[in-house]
Amino acid sequence: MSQFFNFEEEEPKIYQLWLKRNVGSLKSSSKDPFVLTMPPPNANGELHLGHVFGYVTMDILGRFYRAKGLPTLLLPGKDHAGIQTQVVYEKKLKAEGIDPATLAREELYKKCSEFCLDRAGYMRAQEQSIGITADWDKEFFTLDERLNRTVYETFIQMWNDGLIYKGLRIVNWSVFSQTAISDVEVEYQEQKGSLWFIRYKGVTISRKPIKKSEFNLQKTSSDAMFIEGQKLPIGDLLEINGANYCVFSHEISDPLVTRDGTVLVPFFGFDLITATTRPETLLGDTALAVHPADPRYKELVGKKVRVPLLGYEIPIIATKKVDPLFGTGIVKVTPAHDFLDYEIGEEAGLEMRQVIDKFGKMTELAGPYAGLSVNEARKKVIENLGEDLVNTKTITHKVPISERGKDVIEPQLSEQWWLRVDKPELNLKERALKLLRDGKIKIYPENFTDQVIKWFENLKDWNISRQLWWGHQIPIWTKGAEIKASIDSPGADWVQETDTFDTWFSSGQWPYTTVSAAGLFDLKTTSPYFPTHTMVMGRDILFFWACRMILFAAYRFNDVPFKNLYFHGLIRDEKGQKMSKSKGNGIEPKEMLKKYGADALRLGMIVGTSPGIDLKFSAKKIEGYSKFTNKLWNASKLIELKFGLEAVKPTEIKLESSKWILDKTARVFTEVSERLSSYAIPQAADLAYDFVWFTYCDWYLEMMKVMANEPESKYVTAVTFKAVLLMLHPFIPFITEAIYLKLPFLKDKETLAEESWEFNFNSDGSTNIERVIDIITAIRQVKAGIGAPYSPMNISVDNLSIEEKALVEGIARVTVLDQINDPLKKPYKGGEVLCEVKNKAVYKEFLVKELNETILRVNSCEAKLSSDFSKRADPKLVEEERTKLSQLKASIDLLQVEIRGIG
RNA sequence: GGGUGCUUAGCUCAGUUGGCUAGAGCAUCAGCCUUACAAGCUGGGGGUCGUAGGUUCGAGCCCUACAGCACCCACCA
Repeated sequence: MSQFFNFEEEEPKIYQLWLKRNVGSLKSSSKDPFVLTMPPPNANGELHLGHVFGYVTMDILGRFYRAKGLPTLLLPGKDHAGIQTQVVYEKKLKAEGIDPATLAREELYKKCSEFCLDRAGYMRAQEQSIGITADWDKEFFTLDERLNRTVYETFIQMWNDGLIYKGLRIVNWSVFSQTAISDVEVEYQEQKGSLWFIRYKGVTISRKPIKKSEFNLQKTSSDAMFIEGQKLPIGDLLEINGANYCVFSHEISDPLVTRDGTVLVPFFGFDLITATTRPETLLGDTALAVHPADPRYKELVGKKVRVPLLGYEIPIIATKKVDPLFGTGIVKVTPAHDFLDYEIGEEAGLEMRQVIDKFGKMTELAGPYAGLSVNEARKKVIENLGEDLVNTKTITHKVPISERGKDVIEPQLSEQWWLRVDKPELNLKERALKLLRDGKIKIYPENFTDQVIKWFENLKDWNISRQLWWGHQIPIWTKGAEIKASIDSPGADWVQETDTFDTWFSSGQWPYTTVSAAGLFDLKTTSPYFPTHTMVMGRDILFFWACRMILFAAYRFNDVPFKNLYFHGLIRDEKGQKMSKSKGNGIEPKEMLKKYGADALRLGMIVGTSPGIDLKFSAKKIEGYSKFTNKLWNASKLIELKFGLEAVKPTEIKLESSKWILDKTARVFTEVSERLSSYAIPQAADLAYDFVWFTYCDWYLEMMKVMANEPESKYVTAVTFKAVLLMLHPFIPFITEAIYLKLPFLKDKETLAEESWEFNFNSDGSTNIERVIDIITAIRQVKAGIGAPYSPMNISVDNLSIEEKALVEGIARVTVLDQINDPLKKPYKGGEVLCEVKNKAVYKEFLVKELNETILRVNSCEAKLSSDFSKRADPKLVEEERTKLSQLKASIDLLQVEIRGIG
């Protein structure tokens, strides 16, 4: 047999066997099923490590529950990923020399479908290569005909419930993608930019400042200043050290100002000056706004000013939405191109002056600037402002960027379809919140629950329409002024809305569209398959997806879509940075597979992670775990070598080593089960790893070598090793399966994947093996200390049974005699080992060191016992501490005698 | 501005309800190819558990404050 497991050759064969055995297929049973709808990856690329991270977690759960006898369904799928796929696909077409604009919508759609289908197949193969036991017969695509009906049905139901409306509202507009995108798809990028201070002429503030140069000003965190202890009338203008200030009231500066005293805010002059980072939007201004209590501008509310360059008049209005401490405390209001301004505009009934069109060009309303791009207009406006541009400040600010296209977002008025989330009679927000607050979903890690709740509390109406062709065309039909929601065309003259759904409108329904399309849930009566058992996803799509799924299930069933929600972290490189193609720090799963195999990859992704916490990942880590799979492979070789034949179950377990390993294995097996049940997946893997290597291989298999001729030992090795394979199988399915298949005496089923999760052994747990281990370790220390780890040595220890004697002799490579001459005494916990050492002097310094350490421990032990510890702690602990102390003292006596003896 | 997470060995991280000498992998030092495994084995070195307080017989763990890092949400006119 080969020294190494040939994963490259064997893994695909094993996966084919699982497929043949229908391991991943849902089996019927009376037990409650384990259903997990897998997050569909975007069918426009290939699997990356983030996917692997999630899928491995899901497959571990799936294999575990399947082995426990639950009908298990890991339901796979692929996402059409609306805007992202459209961007990718159009880029691909352009690269092939085809202009997407020349193709008809149907044609594009068809070609794009084929493209996705092709990618989906490729990605499916990748999922299989990492061992995912999904039920492939139930794989769906988010644009799948079998799901679409349910998606449309939901929309139509919402329409009938009055939750859908069309409205001209401000949206995040992506010029590059020519579509609106949702809030969550907007990213902010830090950029250097300018803050321009612009004067609006028309009215002038008539008050005169009082000169006060003797004040000593203290700056606060905001733009406010303090004069401590001074009482000055609010609204007074002061000139201090050459700059103008206005005395501010406390009420409106709260909570920005934290100290008592007179607060001053800078006063920027006697004309109205406002600051902006987007000066071109002044062409669309329809008001200036100030805070109603701002003493600087209170008297001006209701008056009018002229917009620079265009010269039309706009009113000065008051709204609490203005922060008086930012900039000059005056906001230019452009309702058509800014979210806050839109709100102010709606509140005050202002005109919406659209000066930027959907191509990012200035409209006719921009007068002489019409036709220019936003950037050109900005430049020209600045040039033309002349002395009305009173100041320019360089600042770093955050610019909204499209998450998919990476282009700058221009807020824009646009006709869109909206889902109302707070209709009083059917309040989706409240429904979802109630389910969450009632704890209907257990979220891992727990503290994410608050984040989800907060998101729902702040939820606003959702723009569900996109101006794309790749997606579900909204099932709204119009004929003149008539409008209807219907899946199929209501008749010849009806025209369908061209917008498509936001991709999350369909993927948000994933759990029930798929489970119902798989024939497990009729969407009306209750089903054990819905709500699903568990959902696993990366924390980055919490708001995108998890919340949307909760919203939809709340709407359709007033229930949750899943009972458990597990978030895994994101994969980062060794330095903690996001992996990306542009940075070149990404790790390709397929490279790792080729180099280390699926098992090492799986284990490396799981151990040392925590729910919701990002994972710094490196190829080195996988390499480390590939050593473990190799270790296991070699353990199987040893067992195979020592056995060959089937072991017979003995009537009674007699050997101490057998009882010991049976007991240990049973405990660990139970603990691994408990950890998996409570989603402590990394901890389960860690425990299994630790046990297998450091207990099973390092100790038990060494004992087994000594006991190999005992029939009982063969049996015990067989059952415990099978338990080892079982508990490792969810994490490293391939190699455990390969071992199972080659060791006939383990087999009860065709494959390990079909075995049941079971291992029991009842015992009182008492054995002397721990003592044997201590003795062997003590001997090894002596041997290492004298620099002769492999030379034979005579030793003597009290009270060794025949078995124990054999174990000590076999493993420590010594001869145990009843009596030896002039021994070196080495203490171990609870006793001493007599070793026949000719040249003890070499060993002396080791003994001295040990003595010193032991003295320190005795001191701390005594200190502990003489404190209140002995009175207040658990008596059992105190007793243990006393035992420890007496053992340590015995060791000290021994060591001192020995050291003196050596001289 | 609001929130969350992290800070433990040179590096990457475990450490489940407070309780044996705080662990692992990688790296490092010494020795060993001992017939399952050198991708290994044996033995060792290396840590004031971010800082400062507090609760407790006892704190890496609980509480308070602070610092640094990372991320999320909102705002940035």
